[in-house]
Formats: sequence, structure tokens, C-alpha cells
Amino acid sequence: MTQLAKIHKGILRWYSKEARDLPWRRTHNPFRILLSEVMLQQTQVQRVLQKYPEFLKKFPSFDSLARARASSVIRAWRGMGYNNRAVRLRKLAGEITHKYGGKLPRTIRELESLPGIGPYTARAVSCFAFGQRAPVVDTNVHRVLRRILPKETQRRRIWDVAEWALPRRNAYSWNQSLMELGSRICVARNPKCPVCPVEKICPSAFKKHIAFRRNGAAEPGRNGIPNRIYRGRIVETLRDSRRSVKASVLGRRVVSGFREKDEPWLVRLLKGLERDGLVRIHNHRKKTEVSLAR
DNA sequence: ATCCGGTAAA
DNA sequence: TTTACCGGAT
Repeated sequence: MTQLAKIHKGILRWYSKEARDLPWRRTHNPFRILLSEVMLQQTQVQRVLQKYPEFLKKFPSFDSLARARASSVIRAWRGMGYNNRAVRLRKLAGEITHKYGGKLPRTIRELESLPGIGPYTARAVSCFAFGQRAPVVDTNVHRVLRRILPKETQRRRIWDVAEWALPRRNAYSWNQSLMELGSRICVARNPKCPVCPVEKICPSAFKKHIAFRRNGAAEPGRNGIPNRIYRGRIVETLRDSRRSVKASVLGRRVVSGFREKDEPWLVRLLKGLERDGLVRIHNHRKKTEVSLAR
């Protein structure tokens, strides 16, 4: 048996016993798969598990999403973070109903052309919804493959490596198993090698893993507080408000010690949110007002 | 205070 | 290739 075949066997066997029972592993419905993948793009399983069913209850299909107001979708996205995803998902739903006859396209190229769908999600949908033999590389898969595969593969591009390592059968289970292993055992720091199914054949087992450096660059912000905090507070405030809010009022609600002179700064922030399709800015009696996008 | 991550735009 | 985008966990 080849080394790769041993890796396949060890990891797939482990997965068949240890796989978590997750709702998106119980369906091949393209909408449900896509929704789960978009939610999982930047968000831990734990939190997605909580929001996924309630979002699905409110928006069970591309059609329902396409017909909804942006504000309604942004509200349903509460607690997920990266609110851009909600806006893009609704835009995507519009394209599906109006340009694709209500059906998600099946080619990677078409999937990747959709808003919010990149290389990872396109292939995840292709494999998990359509049963195609597509490699998927998220950071978990990336890490696991780099550790478990032989040194000769180290210089090749990760997507090529993933393609090469893909078993001829069971692509679905293989992809799921790599993600499961990467998130539960083969974690970035202090991997749990003693309980890993492929510890015996892993070249990296029990090696010291250097904690990977994060960007040295500081997060953009103001007075040491990242902009995303203010953006988050603004969207959250608007979620709770049925009507539009004066910029000055918004400023006082989201920034401690907000003054008139801070308004240009606030407006810059609001313009960013407007560009992202999250808020609507309008003038009323010469004052800037803002509400959730429609 | 630091960690975590897929997509889009620059 | 680099940066912005998020909020919950630790």
C-alpha cells in the first residue's frame, strides 16, 4: 500500500467514527450547502450551529432571499459578523433567480463568478452539493496537508497538492475529514498528535509547531480602537431601529465622548458601510440620516 | 489583549 | 501581494 493510501485509510476510518453530526452534512440541497459554507467562511461551527437553523427558517431558498429586503437579511445575520456576507448572499440569490433560472450553476468557474463565492466555497459547493470530485482547501486542510504529506510536496502550490492527494472515491468524506481533523486534532498550536489517527505515519508528529505570526500591521482604527468595532456598533444600532437615525445621534450612541467635530470621521465610516451595501445614507432637513440598507 | 479566517478590492 | 472586513472565545 502506498503512503498516500495509508493516509486515506487512516483519516477516513477515523472520520467514519468521529464525524460530528452537523446539519449541513445531512443534506445535498445546494441552497443549504451554500448557506452553511458562507456562514462557515469566517465563523466557528459552534456559532453557525446556532444561527443556521433560524436563518433557514426565515430564508429557506434562493427565491425567498432574493425577494427579501437587505435590511431583513442583515437583521437575520445578527451575531454572525462580517455583515458583508449577508449583503453578498442576497445579491447572489438575486442573480440565481434572475440569471440562472433559480438554480445554482454547477461549474467552478460560474460559481466563483458569484458574489461572495471564492475558490474555496466554489469547490465546497461543487463537492458537497453536487458530489463532484473537487479539492477544497481552507486553512484547516492547508495545515493538515502540509504536515502529513511528504517533503517533496512542500514546494508545490497547495491547490495542486490537494488535487493530487484527493482519493478517486470518497472526495466528499475526504474533504470533510481533513477539515474535521484540522479543527479538532491537527490544530495550529499544540496539535493533539497522541490521539491522531495518522500519528504513526505523519512526518510532523510531535514536532514543535511555530505559532504562526499574525500581521504586524495594526488594525485600522481611531484612538487605538479598531474601526470594525464602530462599524459593528453602527450596524447593531441600526438593526434595532426601525427608522433612520441622525448621524449626530448615531455618533453619540456608538462613540463615547462624541463631538460635533467627530462628524466628518463618522461620515467616512458611514460611507464605507454604504459602499458595502449595509446602510443607506440620506438627507432630511439638511441633516445626514442613516438607516439599514433596504 | 490576542487569536481565528475566505473573499474582494487595491 | 496586501489589506479590510467581524465578533466570540480565550
